[in-house]
Amino acid sequence: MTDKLTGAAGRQHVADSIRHALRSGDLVPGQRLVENDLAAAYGATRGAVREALQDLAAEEILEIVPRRGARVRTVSVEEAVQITECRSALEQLCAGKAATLATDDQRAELARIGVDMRQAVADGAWEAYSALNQRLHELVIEASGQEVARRTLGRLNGPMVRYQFRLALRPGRPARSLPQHLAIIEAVVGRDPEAAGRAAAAHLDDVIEQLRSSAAPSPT
Amino acid sequence: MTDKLTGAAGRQHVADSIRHALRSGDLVPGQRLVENDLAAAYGATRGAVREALQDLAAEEILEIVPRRGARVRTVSVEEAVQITECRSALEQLCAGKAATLATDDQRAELARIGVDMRQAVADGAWEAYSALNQRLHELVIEASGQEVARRTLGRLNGPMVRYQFRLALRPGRPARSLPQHLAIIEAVVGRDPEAAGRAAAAHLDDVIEQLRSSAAPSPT
DNA sequence: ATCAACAAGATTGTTGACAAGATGTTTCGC
DNA sequence: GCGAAACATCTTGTCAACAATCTTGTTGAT
Repeated sequence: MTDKLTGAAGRQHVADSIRHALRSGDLVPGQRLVENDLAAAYGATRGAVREALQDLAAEEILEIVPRRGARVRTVSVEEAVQITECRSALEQLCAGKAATLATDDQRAELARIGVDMRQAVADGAWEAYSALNQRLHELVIEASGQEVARRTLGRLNGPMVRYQFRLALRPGRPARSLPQHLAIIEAVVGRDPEAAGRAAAAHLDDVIEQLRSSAAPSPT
Repeated sequence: MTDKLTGAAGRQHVADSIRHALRSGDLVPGQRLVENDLAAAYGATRGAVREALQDLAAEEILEIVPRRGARVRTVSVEEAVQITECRSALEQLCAGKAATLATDDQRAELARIGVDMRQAVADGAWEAYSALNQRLHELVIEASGQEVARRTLGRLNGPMVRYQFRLALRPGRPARSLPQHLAIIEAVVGRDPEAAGRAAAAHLDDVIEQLRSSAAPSPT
């Protein structure tokens, strides 16, 4: 076995491991995280675990209450809606800028993603569609050159993993979001900032609607 | 002398003290922060100082490089522009929601702020105008009920203190921003979400223009 | 059976000392 | 005098033990 991870390395490792555990459902909201257990599980020192927990709390993924440890934060539907409203505002900005600033390579990749998305929906390849979806959003943000927005959106997405999961596997969801995604691509590739912003906003407004109609946040 | 501050209390105190020192110019960008000095200066333990530095680094106010300590981060004009673009997107959202959701009390306070602002500009009372400006933005965000946007905007403002300072005392700036502020107030009080969003965006677009025309970020 | 008080164990918070690395200074060869 | 190596000093990072607090389980009285 390798030595115990310490400092920056351990900190990063533990934080990533917890994020991953969250995504894969190994950790559920409300669950308590004990420093010693995490240290043993991930082969890090308690100090490293402590710093990692602070980082995750700053991202609002965890909630740490003094003397009582860290818990996985639960995100209400209302908060998920607010997060998505903010994402909408920022992605609208990015889409508009991307329409003006994207390089030819980026426009080409966007077009390719559009083609692949159509195919994925036709084939019922849900995981592939989800990956393309994520890449699309990333690419639009990257093409906008808005580094601050990129970081901010990254922060906002942290606590949302749970909902992304729930929404993605709603029946008929891909068929519904496909035209919205294609509209974003078309506007950005076609150098129409106004339309790009509108398309991005329309897409996320639809996500908000879906969130609102999803009754309870968690059946567990 | 009281005892050394430790844990959450010291952490908060040190972070606030550093923020204040930044605003008042006691700390300049690029300046190195030594943990022991801070601990002595603010009467806290080194542990508390350490945690405070982590917090400020998470807010992107400081930059901490391993084994070499923490420095005050310098914000380029380009980054300041990007931050303001993000603020624009989010405040647009908040202004629109505030126009619909503000309580009568909040609308009354907004109207009062408008009156006071006119007066302050007429009197040349710059500090008063600056305080009203800040209160106006706070109030719009509060009235929108968008807690996530509120936190996010707070984060974005962190690294901007320096530029707010530089912009506020440009000659003729208040006279220029006054009508923009009044337009926001009028739209929110008059329950016109569209106009409120447009007014907020227009105001911040003007701030961006001012930022761009402000040549070098720092004469030091 | 219910509840309060208490004790035992578990968990987080804090401290002080030391290790590791960076920075600045002196000294030495040329 | 100039540059480079050796040295001294300062600063941050790490750790292990201890202290403070919370949680859980038990007991005993009503």
